[in-house]
Amino acid sequence: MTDHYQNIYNIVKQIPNGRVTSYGAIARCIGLKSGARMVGWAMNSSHVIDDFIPAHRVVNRNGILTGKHHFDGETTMRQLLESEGIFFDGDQILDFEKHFWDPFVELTKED
DNA sequence: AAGCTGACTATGG
DNA sequence: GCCATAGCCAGCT
Repeated sequence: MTDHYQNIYNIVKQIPNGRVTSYGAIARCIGLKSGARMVGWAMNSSHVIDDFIPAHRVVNRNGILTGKHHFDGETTMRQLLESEGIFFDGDQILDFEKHFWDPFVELTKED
C-alpha cells in the first residue's frame, strides 16, 4: 500500500462541500493505529501531491481550526469553510455535529 | 544517532 | 472547565 497517507487523502477528498470531519475519525476509519497526529502530518504533506486535498474540512474533535496556521493566511481556513456555509464562533465551528461528516457512514453505505 | 516537535485524543485532578 | 500527563510515531535538527 502507499501507506496510510494515500488512505487519508482518499478519505479527505471524499468530504462533501459544507461538511467537516476530525483527524481521529479518519484515523480510526482506516484503522490507523498511529493516531490522529499522522492524519495531520499527512495534511501537511498534502501540498506536495497533485490531488486537491480539502484540508480545511478537517478539524480536531472539538471542531476547532487547529490547522489554520498552515494555510496561506490565518483566516484562510475559516473563510473557506464560511464560503461553504459553515458558521464560526472564533475558530470553533458552530453546530459541529450537524456539519460533521462521518467517514464510517460513507464507507459503510457503499450502496 | 538522539532528541524535539507536532494540523490529536483520552484521561485524571 | 482548564491544566498536566501519557500514548502515539513520522519528520526535522
